[in-house]
Amino acid sequence: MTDQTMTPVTDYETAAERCKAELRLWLRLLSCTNLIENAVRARLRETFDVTLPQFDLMAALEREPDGLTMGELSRRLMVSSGNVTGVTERLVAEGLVVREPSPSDRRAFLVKLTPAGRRAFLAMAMVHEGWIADFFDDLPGEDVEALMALLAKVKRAVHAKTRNGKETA
Amino acid sequence: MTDQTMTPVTDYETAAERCKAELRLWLRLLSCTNLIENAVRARLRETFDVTLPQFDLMAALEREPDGLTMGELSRRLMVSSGNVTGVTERLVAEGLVVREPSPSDRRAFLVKLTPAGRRAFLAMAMVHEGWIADFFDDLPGEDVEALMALLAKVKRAVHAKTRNGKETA
DNA sequence: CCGTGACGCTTTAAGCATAAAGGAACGGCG
DNA sequence: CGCCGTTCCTTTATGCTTAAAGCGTCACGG
Repeated sequence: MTDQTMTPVTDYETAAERCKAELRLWLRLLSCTNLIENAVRARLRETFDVTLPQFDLMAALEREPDGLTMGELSRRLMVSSGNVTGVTERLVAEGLVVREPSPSDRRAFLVKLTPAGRRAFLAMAMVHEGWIADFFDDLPGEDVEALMALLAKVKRAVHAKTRNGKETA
Repeated sequence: MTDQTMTPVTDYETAAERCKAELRLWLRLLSCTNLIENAVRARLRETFDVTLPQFDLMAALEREPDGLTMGELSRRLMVSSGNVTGVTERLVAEGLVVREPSPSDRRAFLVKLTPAGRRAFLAMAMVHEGWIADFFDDLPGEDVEALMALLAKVKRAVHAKTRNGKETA
């Protein structure tokens, strides 16, 4: 980075400091997320007797009236495909989603919200949105924007790193 | 809050917009965290054959040579106490931690790293720190600082909200 | 046609996570 | 001392999560 020398590490102290700062940033990011996630999980259970993964799956479906395949759900929710199988199973048992064979691919299934599922989700989503808004309400609007922008950078950087980590494509 | 009028909501449109913006912020925060967390989890497994919760528990112990009680671990890791029982059990089986009765409270246990556990953790922590640093390396130092400050605000706000949500203390 | 490899999904085993119930010990109060 | 509420921890039942193995299907190249 410095154009004076090619020495790989010229300033141990600041490099080490930056390393620690990045670690602290990660821990803080994690603790913020866990704090909110745990609160949301508890409230969803208390208020609607639904789990967070089930809510997330329904949220993914709500924007896709044509349904989503198990694999697509797995990618969007960032969980394994074996996981989607189980969560979907329970939602089918509750009558909130249906799983019908894909017309174009006999391997795949299309998962869709049932009318009851959609109705239930919309009611939950409205309250859920209020919870989230409440959490961030003390934050000035400019901070919200700043966080959005910074997190977009983080997301892009991490995406690049994890892609490179596995395959150089 | 406004001293002019007591009207609860005066500007529906901007309020709704802000609500949506806050929801998007939460989803982005969640996806950033999941992205990093999943990558770290996979690398810990591949490289050291250890799970993330086990790593986290050891990390909490490393800074406390005198050991921590199960309850204190539960609070610091933000997981249920029943959970700590299981994770600790597995670490004891691996010989990485010990669980000895507390001298001052016969109900409590003190969990400590064994020398082997401490050695193993320090080796992992060094590599782990490198991973995290790598994820954030493309981010300018000022962005790291900005994120730290903003997330501190978020953490404090959410803490206040969740405390108030359960008990007005 | 028929392989062959990739993809979509499920199943399994193991571990993580919670809530709720219960046992054991603590601390106070009468 | 005996009681009572609290705290610390474990246990149970249920559900989430992953990695890995396996089955069926697809698409392509012989």
